[in-house]
Formats: sequence, C-alpha cells, structure tokens
Amino acid sequence: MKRQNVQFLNVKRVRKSVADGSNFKQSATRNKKKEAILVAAEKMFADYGFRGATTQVIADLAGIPKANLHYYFPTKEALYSQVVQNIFDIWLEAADSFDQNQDPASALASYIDKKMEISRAHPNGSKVWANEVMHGAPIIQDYLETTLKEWTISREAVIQSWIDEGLMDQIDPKHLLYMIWATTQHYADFVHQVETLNDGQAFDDDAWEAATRDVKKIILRGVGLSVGDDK
Amino acid sequence: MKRQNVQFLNVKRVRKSVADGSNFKQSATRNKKKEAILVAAEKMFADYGFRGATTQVIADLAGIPKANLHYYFPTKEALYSQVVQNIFDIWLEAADSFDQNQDPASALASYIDKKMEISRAHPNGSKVWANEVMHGAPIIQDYLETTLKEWTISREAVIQSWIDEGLMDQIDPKHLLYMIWATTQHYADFVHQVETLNDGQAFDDDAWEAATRDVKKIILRGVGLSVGDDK
DNA sequence: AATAAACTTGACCAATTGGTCAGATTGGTT
DNA sequence: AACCAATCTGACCAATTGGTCAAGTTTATT
Repeated sequence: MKRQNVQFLNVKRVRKSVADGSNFKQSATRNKKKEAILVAAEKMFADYGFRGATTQVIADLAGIPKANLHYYFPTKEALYSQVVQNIFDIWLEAADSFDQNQDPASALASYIDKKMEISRAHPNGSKVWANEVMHGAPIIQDYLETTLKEWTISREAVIQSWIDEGLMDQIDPKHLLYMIWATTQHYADFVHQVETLNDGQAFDDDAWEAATRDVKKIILRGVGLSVGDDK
Repeated sequence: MKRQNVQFLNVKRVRKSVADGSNFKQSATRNKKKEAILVAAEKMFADYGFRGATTQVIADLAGIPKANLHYYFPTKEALYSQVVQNIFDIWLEAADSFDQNQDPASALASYIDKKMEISRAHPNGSKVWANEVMHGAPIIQDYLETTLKEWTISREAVIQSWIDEGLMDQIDPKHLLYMIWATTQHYADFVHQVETLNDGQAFDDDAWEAATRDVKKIILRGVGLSVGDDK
C-alpha cells in the first residue's frame, strides 16, 4: 500500500469541483456516477480485499472505462479510503441514537436494533471495515484514535453511570460494547457462513427478526435488564 | 483466485515425501522448515489477505529463498489452504471439549474459555479464517458444508435438549453459538481496534481474564444460567 | 457561434509478482 | 568412493495491474 502522492498533483488540472464537493452545477450526474463507482468498489473490496480488488473490475462493474474511474478517484487508495469512511459515518450515525438518554434497556435494545439493520442493509460496508481493522487499519487509524475512541469513552461512561445507579449488573462497559459490535456485525461479516449453516438460504424477514430478538434477549438479560414486556 | 492445476503435474518430480506426509526419514528438519513457512504465511495472510501477501515476503520472513518455498508448497494457494485448514483444526478440536456432557453452565463456560484462549494464542489464524469466510470461503467451502455444518447441527441439538429440559431459557441455539463465536473471535480479529481503544496497549493477563469473565457472565446469564458460584 | 472548462477513453507503460528451471549442493546408502 | 534422491537457489519469464496521457467529445457560459 505504497503512497504515491506525486499523481495527486495532476488533479490541479481538474480544478475545484473534483478536488472537493464544492461545485453545485453539474454535481447531480457527477454524484450519481461517483456513487455507482463507490457501490461497485464497496462490493469488490468486500469480496476480494484491497489488493484483491482491481480498479479494472470495479470500473467494469460500474459500467465505465478504467481511465474514467481514475478521473473521479485519482488512486485506488483514495477510492478505498472513501468507501471505508462512508461505512464509518453510517456506523457512527446509528450509534448516536444509542444515547438519547432513555433507560438502559431501551437504549441498548434500540442500539442493537440499529446495528442489526445496518448489518442487513450494508453487509459489504461492514466487511470492508472488518478487513481494514483486521489488517491493522492502515488507512483509518486516525479515526480509530480520535472519533471512535471519543465515542467509546463517552458511551462507556453512560453505561457505567447506569451500573453505578444500580440499573444493571456490574460489568466492564467496554466488553458489553464489544459484544454488541461483534455479534451484530457477525451477521454481515460472516453472512456466507451463516447462510451456509442455514442450508444455503439467505435470512428472510422472519429470520432477521428472530436473530435480532434473540441477540437482544441474551445481551439484555445478560447484563441484568429485562426484555420488552416484563419489569 | 484462479486455479492452475497444470503446475501440480511437476510435483511428480519430487516424489512421495513432498506430495504427502508419509515419509518418516528426514521429516524432522523438513517439518521444521514447513512449520516456519506456515507461521510466516499465517502472519502475512492475516495482515495482508490472500492477494496482499506475497510469496517473496513470506519466504523472506521464513528466512529462505522464494524458490525454496515453492519447493515445499507448489502454489501460493496450496500454502494458503494449509494455513486455513490448520486453524480450522484448532477450532474444531477446542470445540469438541464443548460437549463433554456436563451441565449447560459448565459446558458453555468451558467452551468460551477455550475460544478466548485460542483468540489469544492464535490471533493470526483467526484473522485468516475470518478473511476466508468474509470473501465467500473460496477455498474451504467444502469444510463449511460438511464438517462445520455437522458439528453445528449436533451442538444445536445439545443446546436444544437443555432448553427442552428447562435448564436454560428458550432461544434459538444457533444464535447463541454465533454470539459465542463472534464475541470470542472479536478479541482476535479486531485486536488492533481493541488495543487502540485500550490506549494502544495489548491486553495483559488481567485484561484477558477480565474479558473472559465478563463475556461468560453476560452470555450465561443471558440464557438463564448462573455463573460459577451461585445457584 | 465561439470559447473554455469539464469530462471521456483507447492505448500504453513501468512495476510487481507467482511460478519455472537448470544447475548446484547435500546427505544417506551401498 | 560412488551414486542417487532430496534439497536448494539465482536468474528468469509471462501475466497482471495501477496509473498516465494525449486526443477526443460534451456541456456550460458568454
């Protein structure tokens, strides 16, 4: 994953609208094309990893020549970086709804619901994220150390306050968070294994609902909270 | 990941001892060298993925010329396949101790203990496995459909029987298994993220013990079992 | 209509890399 | 010592692939 900043100099040729998103004129079709590239890239990076995905195949999948892809994203790394950041944003956004200071049971249940929905709607994004982190987060290390770190600390504090108030069992909040992340993302990252063990069938609506229900049930009860009805 | 079976024909040159493990003569040094290659390969595949890892760097890491590596493993894919199978074996072996028909609490606690130990001892193996499954299991699909499938069915049955006997809560056993897999492997696959959120520090003995304790606590209580002392 | 900027693309290149091979070297066996 | 199989290795090759570039075409603006 060698840096080749040299080529970025050529971008000057293209002026502002390419360098950032500040051009509002023809951005409609432009964004549509970028979006198509990003969708194709997300799938390829998820299925083959950074090195395994080729810009040629991504371009094919997006229905454009490879040279055109490089007009929008100067390097493969820039494209990959954008894909990872997009997932990170979705992740964080959903995570925000976690701490709309409700009671712990509602907050955690809502967070798990959201995370399961993301796993269903964006399995490729989740896979790319997992890949990136597994390989040492060469591209998004900054985000881990800043945004994710801060987010985690603040949520740990919320959970700890619930514990201190006696609303839930005494556990290290970070391990609860990890369990929620790991379990919900498992249904995206390991969807191939899950489907193979499901007789080769993808989860239907009922199966997703059942999975979400059981995950919530085990985790909520696991920390001393009651699920839905009772209490 | 194109198959190139042609080159396997050349292996005839090398006779039996290379084709399989049936030669007992000089297998001592031979196996030691193969082991060094496998360790290096496991690390490279874990850090860079199948395509990202190069046989040249694997050979460097193992301290031998690339050509020598290809003497022991005719293709990169054969080497990768061996790495994945090794992890699978470790996985299954540990999983076996799961069903030494104890009570559910002891069985699950023991299984989680073993899985956490594997995550600590073989993080690279776990990563390679995750990578392989995330990319659609192109190499080990057979294992998923046969060995893993059978193992899972039999364990689901055991858990279901506990439920039927009223020993634990009513949940779909498969989701309990997935949660255990996901959570325990998270500490291997996402070790980089976990360490970043741990102020860049690797887990020490105490941290591993605490993680294992909390994971067991949440999951066991989550399915209506009591942890360790009480009950 | 004229002009310039934005966009598109086929052809091309340099670097990387999995795998080959012929010729050494080593080690055991007679 | 002689022999042979096993092991080792530097040099090499063919295929892949990220990225470039010059020559277009389209689109907005005047």
